[in-house]
Amino acid sequence: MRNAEFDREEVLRAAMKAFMHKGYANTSMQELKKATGLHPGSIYCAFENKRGLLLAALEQYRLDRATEFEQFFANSHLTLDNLKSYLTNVVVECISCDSAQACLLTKALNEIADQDSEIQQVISDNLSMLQQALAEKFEQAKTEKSISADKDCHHLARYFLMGIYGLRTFAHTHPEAKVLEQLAEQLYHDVSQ
Amino acid sequence: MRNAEFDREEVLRAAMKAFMHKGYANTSMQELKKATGLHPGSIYCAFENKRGLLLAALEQYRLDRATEFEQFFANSHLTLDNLKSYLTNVVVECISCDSAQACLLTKALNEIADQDSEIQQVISDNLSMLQQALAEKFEQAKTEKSISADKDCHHLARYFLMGIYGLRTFAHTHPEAKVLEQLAEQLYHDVSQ
DNA sequence: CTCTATCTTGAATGTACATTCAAGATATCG
DNA sequence: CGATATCTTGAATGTACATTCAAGATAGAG
Repeated sequence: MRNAEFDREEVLRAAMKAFMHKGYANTSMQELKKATGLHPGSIYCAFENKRGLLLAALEQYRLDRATEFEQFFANSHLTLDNLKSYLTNVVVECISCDSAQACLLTKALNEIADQDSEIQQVISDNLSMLQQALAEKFEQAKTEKSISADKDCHHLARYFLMGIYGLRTFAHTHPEAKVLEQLAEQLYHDVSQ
Repeated sequence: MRNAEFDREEVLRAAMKAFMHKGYANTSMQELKKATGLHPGSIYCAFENKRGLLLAALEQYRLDRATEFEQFFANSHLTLDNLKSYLTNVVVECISCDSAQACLLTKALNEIADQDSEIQQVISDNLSMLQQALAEKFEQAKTEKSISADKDCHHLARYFLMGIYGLRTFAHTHPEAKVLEQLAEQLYHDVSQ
């Protein structure tokens, strides 16, 4: 007879941001309360507990990233050029040093990986979907003759993703635009032949 | 008039292992007590506090890794071949899925990066040293004519390191030998021309 | 062998945390 | 407009934690 007053997506994006900034264990419920504007009771009512909030945030992250990803290809450019734009965007995010632009998946993967197999699985599935989406784009680039026919698109996708993981980690120690752009340039080169 | 009874290096290696397994925040003093065999009082006496123990463990990690690194080149093989062996060893570590073989630096970097600038600096310095060491090996490979003279060895070192970061993250979601070996193979190829 | 400086021990401390819950508020329905 | 189901609030709870400290143990000096 009464609907929740908060916007679930907004709350989850706020939680995401908090988790990306300080990690899971280091983000207290008090901080989540401040970030989301929800009182503890409401969080527990809506998401069961802190872990449930993380799981919900991970799912929202997946949805948001999938939408963002597709937008890079919603034009008439060559798919390979769009892949390059996607990579450039990763570099821009890295340069910004804004923790809100970090990758929740790799952050959570590093922190919780070996301790919670359900979360591990959710993250792995998430990343597999991105890898699959990338493979499809490489496949399309192949049909557009941008890359040679004898390439293994799944391998290219894996290598590309590996490079993105590496870039993000590298950026933590050297957030210098020039260096990151050069690395991304080589990655793009190695993936497009 | 009395010396400490414990072996500092052993204690630090035990602490390393614990931190690599569960991260910094999630490793309680009780677990550190069990891992190191030291009672809280001794830990506080020797390292000031938990954070001091992490800093000491990071330094020991650097020393151990530097020694290990040089051993890969303490032979008469071509330097480029030794670089390949080093990379192969990273893959073996990834495949083992043993958290004790993970990289304390990237783990800590991901967890504490934006929250403790001193630790951030220590880790960045650590990784810069590895990058510098790699650059020197590429330089040597150049003098051995294994790679072409027009290559930028510092760039190669950065790219190689980026790939290693990426491999380690990738392995968290796909610890399959074949895939990781293929990725390493391509990385080696891209770095050696 | 004695003395003392230093190390070891582990229970005690206070703090910060995730979680609970009962009282209060309010939207919706009849 | 009244009834009620649902949501919101935030203080209270118990737990787990990092850290402290005083008592006990012991190595080495004289």
